[in-house]
Formats: sequence, C-alpha cells, structure tokens
Amino acid sequence: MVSTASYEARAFGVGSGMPLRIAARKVPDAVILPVDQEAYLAASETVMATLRAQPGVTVQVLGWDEAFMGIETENPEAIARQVQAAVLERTQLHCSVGIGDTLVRAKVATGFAKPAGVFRLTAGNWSDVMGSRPTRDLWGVGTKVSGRLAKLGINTVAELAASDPQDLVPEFGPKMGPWYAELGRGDGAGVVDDTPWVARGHSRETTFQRDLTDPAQVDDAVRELTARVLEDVLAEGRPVIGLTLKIRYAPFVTTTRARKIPVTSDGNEILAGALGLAAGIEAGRPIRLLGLRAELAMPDDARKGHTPTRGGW
DNA sequence: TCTGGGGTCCTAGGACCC
DNA sequence: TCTGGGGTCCTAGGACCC
Repeated sequence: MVSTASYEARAFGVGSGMPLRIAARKVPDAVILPVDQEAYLAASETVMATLRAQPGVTVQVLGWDEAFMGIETENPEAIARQVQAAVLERTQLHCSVGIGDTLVRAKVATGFAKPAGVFRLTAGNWSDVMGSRPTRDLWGVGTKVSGRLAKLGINTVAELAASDPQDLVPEFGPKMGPWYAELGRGDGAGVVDDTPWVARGHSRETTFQRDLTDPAQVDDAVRELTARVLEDVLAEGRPVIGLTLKIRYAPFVTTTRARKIPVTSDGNEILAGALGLAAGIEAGRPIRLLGLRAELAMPDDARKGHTPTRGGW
C-alpha cells in the first residue's frame, strides 16, 4: 500500500492507504520506493533535535514527522519561519507550521499550512475558518464518529461547538461526549507536555499473502511474532504484564478476536502463553492476520488518560 | 481498489466484594 | 431465597492517529 505520496503524485489522485497497483495505474512513470524505517528515524531524530535547539521551546513529539513546540511569543510567524529555515538547513526537508493557542488549534492549523507554509488558528478565527466544515475535519473525529454525530443532527464544526456537552454523553459516554464538544470549539490543553514518552506496550502483526489453514503454519507464525515482540520488549527492559493475540479470520470484514492473559516477562513463559492463545483458534477457519501484543508494566508516575492525543510517541 | 503496521485510549458489561 | 447499592478490576471490542 501507499504509505505516503509526494505532492506531485497527489495531483494525480494518489494518496496514503491506496493499493500500489492503483497508484501505479494513475501515475505509470511514478518512482515507487520501499519503506525505509531507519532512514526516516534518523531524519526524524535530526529534525527533533533541531526543534529542541530552538531557544525557549518545549517539544512534544507526536510521530516521525510531527511535533508540538510550546513557546510564548509576540511573533509566532517569525519563530515558525526560523524553525523552517533551521530544519531545511540541517536536513534538506521542508516542513509546515501550524500556530495555535491550543494544541488542537495548532494541529488543525498545520493542515492549512501545507505545503511548507505557516498558518495561524486561534480563538479569534477558529469559527470563521472551521465553523462550516464537516466534523470529520477535526483531529480525533473519524468516519464513525462523524456519522454518529450526524445522527444527532450535528454535521458541522459550528454545530458541534454549539452543542451542550451533556447532550453528547448518552451517545459517546462521560468522557468522550464532552471532549467532542470541546473539540468543536477548538478548546483544550494549551500547554505542550515534554514528559518523556513511556510505551504502554509493543506489538507485531502480519497479514499473510495466503491465508493460514494448517495449525503447523499458525504455530510457526506465532513463534516468529513472539520472537519479534520479545526483541522490542527486551530492548525496553520493563516487565510484561499481559499478552494479547489478535486473530483476523479470512473474509476480511469479519471481526478481530483478541484474548488477553496475564504473564510474566520470562521469554519461555511468553512463548508458552502465545501458543496457548493460539490453541484457542477455531479449527479449520482460514486466518488472514495474526498479531501479538505485549503490555508493559507502567511506572507509578506515568501519566495516563489525560490527553486527547492518541497514538503518542 | 478493498486494505499495512505500530500505537493509544475509551466504553460496556461481567465478576466479585462488602 | 431474593434483593439494594456502591465500588473495583478485568476483558473484549471499537475508534482514532501517524
């Protein structure tokens, strides 16, 4: 699949998540490169180091190519241009900068800054810029939630912003309901948190080119996944407290099944646990995907559940 | 066209306890 | 024998993000 595409390719309708075959049909002379994680990670580290080197900033990394920078200034655009120049000089990479008075506004602003630009979104222009847009354009609202909001008569960001947070509780629960209303207003945390990231777990998964039917194949696959997960876990050096085997049966749309068991960090016990979970697989049903996740013990002081930013780093 | 891989957090419901 | 009410913990599944 296409992980990402250049702006030139996007002009032809190519984008993330598209099967390669389709992309190649749309742009027959496109240059298609394999994923090179090591190169991206190295570039990412240089970029993040460049951000951290800026005077007076707090940096919160969101992914390989994205970070919040916290700073108080009278002229954020000047800082933005300065950062872009510094990143370009050190890495030959262009970046876009969204400026905001909350994390959500800054994040959403980045979309308007692309490519390689700067855009400011604050309480002052939020409703002008975002109000008439579909809720799907918000960071944290996907197709499912925008559909459920539509059922409640909420289609635009302005309508979401005007909604009573309590009215959303029956549909989305005590936490997510009020949070969506806040999201509609662009409100929320305004402070960048540079607390070092603590991983909650590590996982590996494989989609098989040919569905697995033979128990011996499943056994092999589980052993291989376990070894790969263990690599990350050992590098982490923290205790494993749970193990989940994800099973996706062949017609792709059928449900994913997961089973969790408590386990200790001993490699043999983890393998035994994974194999035990695999023993629960329905006999004879072709398997399309297997995934194994090890949940790690959290240090007592680790924060949990206070940020709307899922998929942290 | 129909699907990659690695993550996080929330919710509902059941089990169990007092 | 059946029932109140409150709390915690755990699991399975859902949704979203990069």
